[in-house]
Amino acid sequence: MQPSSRVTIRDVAARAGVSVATVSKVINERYGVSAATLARVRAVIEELGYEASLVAQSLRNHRTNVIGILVADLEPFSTELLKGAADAIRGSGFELVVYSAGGRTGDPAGWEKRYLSRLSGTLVDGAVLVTPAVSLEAVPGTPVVAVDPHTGPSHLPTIDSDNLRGAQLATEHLLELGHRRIAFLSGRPDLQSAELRKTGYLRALAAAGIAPDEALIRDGAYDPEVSAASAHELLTGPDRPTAVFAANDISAIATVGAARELGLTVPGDLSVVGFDNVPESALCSPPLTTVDQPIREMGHRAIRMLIALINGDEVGPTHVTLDTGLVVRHSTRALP
Amino acid sequence: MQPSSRVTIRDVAARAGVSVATVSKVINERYGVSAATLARVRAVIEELGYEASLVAQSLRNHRTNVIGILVADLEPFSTELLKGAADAIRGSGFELVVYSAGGRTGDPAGWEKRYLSRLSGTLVDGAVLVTPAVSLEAVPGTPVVAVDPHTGPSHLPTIDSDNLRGAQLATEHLLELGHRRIAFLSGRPDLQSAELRKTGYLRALAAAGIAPDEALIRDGAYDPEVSAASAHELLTGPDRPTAVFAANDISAIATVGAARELGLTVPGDLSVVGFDNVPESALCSPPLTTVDQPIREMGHRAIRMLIALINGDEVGPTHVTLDTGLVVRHSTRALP
DNA sequence: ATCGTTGTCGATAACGTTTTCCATGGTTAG
DNA sequence: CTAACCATGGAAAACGTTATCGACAACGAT
Repeated sequence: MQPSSRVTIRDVAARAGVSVATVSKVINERYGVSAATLARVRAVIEELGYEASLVAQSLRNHRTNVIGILVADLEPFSTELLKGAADAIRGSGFELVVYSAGGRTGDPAGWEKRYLSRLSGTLVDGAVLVTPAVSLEAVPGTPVVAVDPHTGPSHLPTIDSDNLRGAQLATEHLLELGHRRIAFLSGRPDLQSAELRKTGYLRALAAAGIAPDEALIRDGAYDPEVSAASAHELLTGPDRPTAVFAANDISAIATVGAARELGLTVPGDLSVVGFDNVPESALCSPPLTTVDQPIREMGHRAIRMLIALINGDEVGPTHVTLDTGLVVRHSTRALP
Repeated sequence: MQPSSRVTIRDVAARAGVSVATVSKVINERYGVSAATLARVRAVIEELGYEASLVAQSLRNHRTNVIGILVADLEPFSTELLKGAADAIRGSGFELVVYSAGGRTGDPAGWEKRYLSRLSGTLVDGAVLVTPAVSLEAVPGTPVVAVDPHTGPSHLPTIDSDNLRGAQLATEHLLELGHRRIAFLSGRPDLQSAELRKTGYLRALAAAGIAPDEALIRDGAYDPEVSAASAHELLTGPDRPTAVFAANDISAIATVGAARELGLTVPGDLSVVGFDNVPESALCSPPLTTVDQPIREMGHRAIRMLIALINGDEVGPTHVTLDTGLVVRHSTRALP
């Protein structure tokens, strides 16, 4: 605690017999210090184990070298994204503070804005917003990049993936396997990406000349319980579907569970395809056929773009959409 | 950027016709300001949307209200722990910066110390160390709590769980099912918790009057590849085991994979039990019988203890060991 | 009237940096 | 021999807070 408080730049200066200005110069490798003093100051820094106060530097430089990542909750998607972000941040000279709202949906979606205004310019230099709800304007002076924002590419720099094509791929896969009664478990209606997945589903159906059946489109809400309930209805209703395309892997896994409870086997009695390709989808039973979204890469890109923005570097396109692709595993099978 | 820089305490003071000192008092609810001025200053703060600079406060108060969590890598265990930590941090007035070393094992285990000394007292007020390697002494003035440290409860405040008993439970379960040739896939030899799991295994065996067979004890290293290789050897060797107890879930899942590749079914031909009860263990196929370790709770406790330490509050016992318990799912079966 | 008291408020010195600008001495060119 | 220059170093002002302490008015009590 109080043994020696903390060694400051002044201590170094005194010990080396120079001014603090000079010490600062050697730390920041500024011009105007002779080789001799440079070496001497360096030695003293080493000797005293001096570390510059990041706080004082931040105050002076108006820059904290901390970036924030805001997620609503630490579910598999944001967890994967976080891994990519953590990876990208390493060695960048920035630190990463993660803020998880804890899945409180009761909050009127304004928490992102509040968090941002409280911390921007004072604790973080910029932030990555994961599936941000409101179309919040950028806090002036604080760069922000959005990952898969609710309302689609707003004016904010955005990273997302090709949800439309992914959903088409998934549906086409099912069609090629001979399925005709293909149900859809939707995502959250407020998320644009979720709507695109639905659109992709409908388009693929239309392209195959199949009229959509409203009875086969149910709510999944990206939530295991809601999805399980919907799947249950779907599978106990009249003329049940032979396949389900769920708007994300969590819903798909819940669907498999519901089917199993009803004594149906996957893929024997029901084919299921998910979306996201979170690690869980490969582990679950049966391993899920799903649409791969390069989540880690998205986290990586988001951080890189944000850093470029912060540094005022040239950033390329301000809205990048990554490719999606189909991953066929063992939850789908051709209709006999 | 430069539209209006940032509204500072001085702006508020000027607008309200008071001194900065007074504004500071109302912000911090200090004594010595009349009801009238209090209201007026509050109104101005609201009007200007003033937010105090956390950086300046930190510099002045020698306190950043940020705590760090250091993990070697974001694998399932630390991810779960992070969820618990994020949960505990919410509403505490602290922010959480996570630092992931990225699994570089090439680093001579000193990264924790370096990170800590660089950031302590300057960016973080304290840190949670997850499975820290070296028995690093606390950086003076920076509280630290360790979760499942390598060398066991050092002088650092520590949170862990009852690894010994958990391993005994798991082994006894296998014994009760009639298994006699029970293999063990060890964890990392440098981790005390891993050694305890081995000890638990050996003790349970001894209690049942079974002499341990060195040929049945292999390296798992908490790594999927190493584990798969060891499992392969184990299962193709002479007189193969009828059950495997793996030191963690990742190894167990890898073992199941290896068995499947050899045409063996789990639990039909081989029973497998894991350790940790990470979410993946419930999803995988078949759902894993495993030892539950309350990982989220551990994260929660670690944060709470750290905050108490930082605040100088009374902290209870400085080393808490949480209970472990057996979770029987579908990867184990009685020997015919 | 005088003297504490109490209740408000403000000047000011920190906190630990970085940067700008000036002073100094030595060196070179004219 | 002087003028101009360069290389090096330091003084001091910021950055936005908070805490200490003194000033000053109003007020009740002597």
